[in-house]
Amino acid sequence: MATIKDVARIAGVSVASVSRVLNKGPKVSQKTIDKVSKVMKDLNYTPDANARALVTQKSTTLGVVIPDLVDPFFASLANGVELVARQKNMQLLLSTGLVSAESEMQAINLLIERRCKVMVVHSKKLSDETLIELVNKISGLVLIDRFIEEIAHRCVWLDNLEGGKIAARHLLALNHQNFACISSKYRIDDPRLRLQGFQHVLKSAGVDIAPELIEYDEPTLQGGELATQRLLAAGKEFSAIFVYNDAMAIGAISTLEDNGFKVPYDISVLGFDDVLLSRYSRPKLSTLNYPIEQMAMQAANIALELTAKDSKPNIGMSFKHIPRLVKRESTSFKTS
Amino acid sequence: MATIKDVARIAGVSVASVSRVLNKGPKVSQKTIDKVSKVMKDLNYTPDANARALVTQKSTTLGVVIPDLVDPFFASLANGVELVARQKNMQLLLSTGLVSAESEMQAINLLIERRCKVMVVHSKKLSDETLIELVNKISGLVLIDRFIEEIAHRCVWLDNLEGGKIAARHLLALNHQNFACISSKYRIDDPRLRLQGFQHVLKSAGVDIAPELIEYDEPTLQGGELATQRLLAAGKEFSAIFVYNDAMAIGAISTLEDNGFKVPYDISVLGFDDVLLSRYSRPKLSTLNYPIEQMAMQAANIALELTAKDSKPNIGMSFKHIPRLVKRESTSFKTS
DNA sequence: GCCATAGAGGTAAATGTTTACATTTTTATT
DNA sequence: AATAAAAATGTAAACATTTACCTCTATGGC
Repeated sequence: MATIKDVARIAGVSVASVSRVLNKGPKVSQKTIDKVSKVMKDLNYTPDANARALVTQKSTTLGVVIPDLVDPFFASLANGVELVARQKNMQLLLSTGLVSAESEMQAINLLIERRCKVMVVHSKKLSDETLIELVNKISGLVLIDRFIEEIAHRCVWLDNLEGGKIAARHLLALNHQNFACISSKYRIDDPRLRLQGFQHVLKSAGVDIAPELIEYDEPTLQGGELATQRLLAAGKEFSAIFVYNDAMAIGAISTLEDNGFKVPYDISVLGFDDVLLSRYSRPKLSTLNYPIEQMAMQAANIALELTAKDSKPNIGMSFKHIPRLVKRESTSFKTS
Repeated sequence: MATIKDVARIAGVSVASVSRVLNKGPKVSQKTIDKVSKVMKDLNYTPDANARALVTQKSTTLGVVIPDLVDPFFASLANGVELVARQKNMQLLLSTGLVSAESEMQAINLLIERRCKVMVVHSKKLSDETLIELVNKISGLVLIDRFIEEIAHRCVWLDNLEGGKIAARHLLALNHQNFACISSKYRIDDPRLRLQGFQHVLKSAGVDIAPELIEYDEPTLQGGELATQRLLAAGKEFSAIFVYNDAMAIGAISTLEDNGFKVPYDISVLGFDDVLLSRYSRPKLSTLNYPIEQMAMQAANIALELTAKDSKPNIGMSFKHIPRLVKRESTSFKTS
């Protein structure tokens, strides 16, 4: 592979000159530019990004840490970061495979080894303390989908509690009185807060949910189906279900229809996330929009700003997002 | 950031020794290992991957070139590559944003600048000649979803023609006689070959499709809806539709049901790709499985092998995949 | 006790760039 | 024509590593 020295030698100039034309630096004559450009093309010269990164101590890499790419939610996240990466002429370096605190840490370390300065991290397993330490050590690290009070200005997150409240208000406004809930069996903040917000508003309205009408399962299509079967087996009446996410909601609808219930005429179903799926389901799913792509773009931009030299510390700022109700076909006014 | 020199100085050894413990090289005493390891931990030392790559002339990066990440199909592709990357302790470098031949070329160039030796490239816009040239220049480049005779041993592809044939045989076996087709309006090989294979088998069976029962549109949900509306407007009878992809197929089902047709009782609909969506739709979509994740893994492994020093040239090999029929609920026997 | 040998560790060159600084060339001013 | 200023170019150090080669020390066989 041709190096800058080869180009310099053949063009009959110094490496400095070549470097200058490469970087469109100042003080190069048009004659040199032409001469060097030609040789570069002839030799098929491509500058070595590693050497560049080494000497300039800058990185053109934007790191993303997510569990995987198959989940469309995380794919959208990555896509949001990639969008700003492209805009800034940087590249995406992806670290995935997060199953434990150790693997999350390892994913971040990989980025550090690459001297990646800007990173958007989705971590559910690392502890608050570890994350705080990390954020203080790495100036361009921004957390997404997580809120830690002490480093609030470095967190881009969704208000799940408020999401639950919005869901409850929507269903109450549709005249529903008897509710069921399907939540995720995993003990992380998201399902807990969504349910908490939901129940809080219900309680204020004088309604509450029978414990046997709250079911937990895997946050997948199957999980939704199974949870709904148990809900129906409980034998208690309900006219609306608030479901943890869209995949489970679609599973729920499937089971309900198989059992002779029409959605939304007999039972309303409300999802969460607004993934692509929800627009393709029949009936089209009413859900709460989780603007993950925009959030990812914001996170990437914040991370980028933090690493800019004249960055003002944005302490005190908050990057909370509120989910937006998307009324489609799976929820309707209770008439009977 | 602490460097290897800092570690050496503080541990009271030479940089060579530090490097040796870092790389678990030979000729280091346990005493030195312990001493150096402690200092590394104390200083929070992380080796610089750029410097390493520079001096060793090796890369631990696996490059992927795809149009975007939002499309679940490409996300699966990326995920397949990422799976083997993790297995080999390498990282994913993603280049996206392919809208033109130039941007595809640029994406590949970015990987070359990083001295990425192993790459899986999905290109639809670059010409055969350019790709052949590229493949010959970069020993670790493998093409996915594209077949070019001259470099067949570097192509991992799906037999779209055969896919169309399988679709036709399936629908014929279900006793259908009157067919409609919905294809993509984009003039690339995939839709053309699928349709060609489909028509070929039909013709052999003595059936053919009226020209007004072949519609073209955007390969999306909306495209499928619009195409189906035009199909119905044509006024000709048909009992089965072969659709270019799953998104369009789901759009087609949606329009059919809105017009009072029951799928599959009145009309069977067969999709292509077997994306996540197809399992979530109602009725569940019958489709042809495109094993993109496995194909991506194979492509990555081939690319990896090509760059191994003792690699035998695999000229003469072929990496063709045949789509597999996945019979779900949207196709059924024609009774009436 | 001598010498060959192996094991441990050090020295310094090399990797491909950028860039501060020094030097040379060109241009403008008088 | 001389000189100052500006522009163009070159020189060499620096970036963080790896590794071939060299030196030193300890060990053991005789």
